[in-house]
Amino acid sequence: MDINQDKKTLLLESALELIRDHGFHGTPVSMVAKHAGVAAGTVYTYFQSKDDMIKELYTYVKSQIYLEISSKDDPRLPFQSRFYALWKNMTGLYLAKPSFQRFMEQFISSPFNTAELQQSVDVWREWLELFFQQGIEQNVLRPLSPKILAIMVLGSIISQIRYLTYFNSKTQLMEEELGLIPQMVWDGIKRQELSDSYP
Amino acid sequence: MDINQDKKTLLLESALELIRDHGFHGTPVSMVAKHAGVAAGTVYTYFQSKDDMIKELYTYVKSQIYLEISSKDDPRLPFQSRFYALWKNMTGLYLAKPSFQRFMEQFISSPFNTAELQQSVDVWREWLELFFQQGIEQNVLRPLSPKILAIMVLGSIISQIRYLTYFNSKTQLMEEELGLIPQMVWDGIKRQELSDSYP
Amino acid sequence: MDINQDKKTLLLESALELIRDHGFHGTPVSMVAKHAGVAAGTVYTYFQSKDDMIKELYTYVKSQIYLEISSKDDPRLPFQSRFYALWKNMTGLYLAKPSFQRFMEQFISSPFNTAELQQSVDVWREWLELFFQQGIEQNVLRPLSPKILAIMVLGSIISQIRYLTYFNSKTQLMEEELGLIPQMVWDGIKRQELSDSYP
Amino acid sequence: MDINQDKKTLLLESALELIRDHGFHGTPVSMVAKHAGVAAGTVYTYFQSKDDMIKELYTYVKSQIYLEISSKDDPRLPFQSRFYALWKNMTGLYLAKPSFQRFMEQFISSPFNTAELQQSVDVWREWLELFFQQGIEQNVLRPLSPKILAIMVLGSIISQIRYLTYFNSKTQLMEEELGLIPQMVWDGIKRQELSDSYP
DNA sequence: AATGAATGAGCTTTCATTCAT
DNA sequence: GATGAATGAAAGCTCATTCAT
Repeated sequence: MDINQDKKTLLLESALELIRDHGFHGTPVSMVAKHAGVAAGTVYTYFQSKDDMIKELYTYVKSQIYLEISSKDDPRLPFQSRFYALWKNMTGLYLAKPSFQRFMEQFISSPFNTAELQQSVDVWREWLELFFQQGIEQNVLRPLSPKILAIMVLGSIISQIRYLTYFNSKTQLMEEELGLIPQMVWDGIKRQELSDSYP
Repeated sequence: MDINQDKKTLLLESALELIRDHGFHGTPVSMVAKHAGVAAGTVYTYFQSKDDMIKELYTYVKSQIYLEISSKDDPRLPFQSRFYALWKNMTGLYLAKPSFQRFMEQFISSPFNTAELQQSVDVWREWLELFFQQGIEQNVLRPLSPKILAIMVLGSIISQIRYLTYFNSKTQLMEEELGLIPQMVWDGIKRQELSDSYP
Repeated sequence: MDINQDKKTLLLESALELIRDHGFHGTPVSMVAKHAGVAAGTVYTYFQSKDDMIKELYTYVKSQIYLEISSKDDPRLPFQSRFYALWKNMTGLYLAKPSFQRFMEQFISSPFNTAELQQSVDVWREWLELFFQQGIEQNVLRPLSPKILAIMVLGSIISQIRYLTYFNSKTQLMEEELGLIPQMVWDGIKRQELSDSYP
Repeated sequence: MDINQDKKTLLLESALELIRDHGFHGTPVSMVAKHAGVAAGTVYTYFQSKDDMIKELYTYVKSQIYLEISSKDDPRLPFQSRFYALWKNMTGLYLAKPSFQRFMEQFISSPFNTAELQQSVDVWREWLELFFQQGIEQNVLRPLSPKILAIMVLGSIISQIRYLTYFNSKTQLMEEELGLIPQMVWDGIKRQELSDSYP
């Protein structure tokens, strides 16, 4: 059972690495098997189909993100500190594991990602909404739906990562500017008088 | 020439619709041809290969977005009004043309999207950076790189659209909340004293 | 009629050049048309089909060879001189027009070349057999079937050409040896006591 | 390993038979597979591509010829006997395996046959050149390049086979004449006073 | 006669999946 | 459980040929 879990994880990690470089459709099952050092047929001992493997990959990556981020959060700290820590940990994780980011982006924009899936229960999303819920309850964040706050913040983190990925080489000078992004986002979501709204 | 352009556009639009529903790899060339009412071989009169068609699709969609958005911008208005108009027009365009959004998301997260492509010249990106440049020059926006501002704002718009796409049915109650998102983003990017930074 | 003939010849020559480099199946009709400066459809004004064009090419090349070689033969000379002249003119022609040789070789070894075709009437072959017939009648050649003599001699010429084509660069030293080949062939076919036959 | 070799050989033999009748381009991979009793995809387990299969076919046929002919040569016999045996064995092999001859002719006159390939190492060609080298060293053959002798002799054998293939039906009377061809060739290559050369 | 866009049959090739060993 | 050769549906693409202009 333990060994089996190890082999399954090995396959998932192999798939992740290959998908990072070649995309879903540039990554045949046989390539995943070879990279993991097993025979092609063996993949079907652990997954019902390639599609099934990709769906499990989604679950796997999300749970890895959840474990990594939630374990580093200290609820006893002031919320603003927790927010900056979340930002730092998320960007750190994605930069350390580009395969996570590449996979998630591809998955989300693929036909695998259905409305049902998005609305299904999900520990990571629940944790994240609870996180923002706490910010609201502590009167630190604007009293909006935590779901919306979560999406806005995660979206901004992805944008920053994407930027670093594509322009990294050219833009070391701007690194300090990039450090301002979480502050901008924080300024957007923190409790405050809303600016002159636009009718 | 005119007819040819029409047929090429017809093929592009057909591809866009089908890719929205089935993804790049769920959309064979034959399906695009059938949907456009031509023979499979005809596609190759207008595109060198399927990959070439997808790259042209990217150019096509970007130029459509550019035309739509830039034509609706009035530089004589105060910048904040222009910002809200941009937001409204972008979300309106993406909601009216879901195929545009689905395609762009898939393209960006696919292996088609290379670093070189991201760094190449692009009217739409240039227009967008000039837009934010003007906000900075008018002392309305924070003095950051317009590139970064553009990415943050576009990323947030995409996040909002994604949210609407997946949760729309359940969440009519939140619509007013969604209307607050551009205000949050505006609060994040407008010139102001930065909040207590986090060391 | 004259202009038409010119265009047909132009197409034939274009086809020949392209087939030399790319082979029958590497030479689409559209490529021939483009090379000749006409539209693809125009080819079908002059030929019923691509296969038909290839068959006409065979006739065309053979008649060109026939015209070239027969016009340079002087029946008043001693036969041995005529033989060496034939050899020289054939090798000269093939080296000057590699497209002729490449085409003929390909045609002969292709499914186009049927037994019927080989046995059909053919001015070039008839001229050639008459040539060797005269050698026999003049008691200079062995009294064999002129058909067989023709095939032996032509086959040897082809062999020599092939050798020059593939080993030319390396083998300038051997050129004088190559000059001995027609003498060897002459020694083989000239009237003489046959060597000790092998039972 | 043994089974795999068997199946590969089965595919090669199937391809050979079909190419004999239909030519390279009249023989789809699917036809080869069907003839061998396997699925189309299976061909790609043994060959990287159709082109690759054709190149392997060339190697295969040449090695078969080499094995057949070299095994039947007895170097202890007088050279003239060995020469006539070579002739007889070659014509016998080609007549017994017309697919060998058809394939080799097509291959040689196709774009597959490059100058590099012709100049590459090749056991069969080396054996053949050594064969003629021995004739020279035994003072039986003219002191020419063995390469040239090999080409001349092989070319003549091919010519004879071609003749038999196309005129066989009509020409039983000539069979005795055909038997004279190797004697003519022998007379051409054997050591002797060259005939009156032609300036 | 000439054009060249359109056609679609037919090809090569890939790859998810199966199953005898 | 593991293997990997075999499968065959399905894809991308080519190109001989047609036909409205």
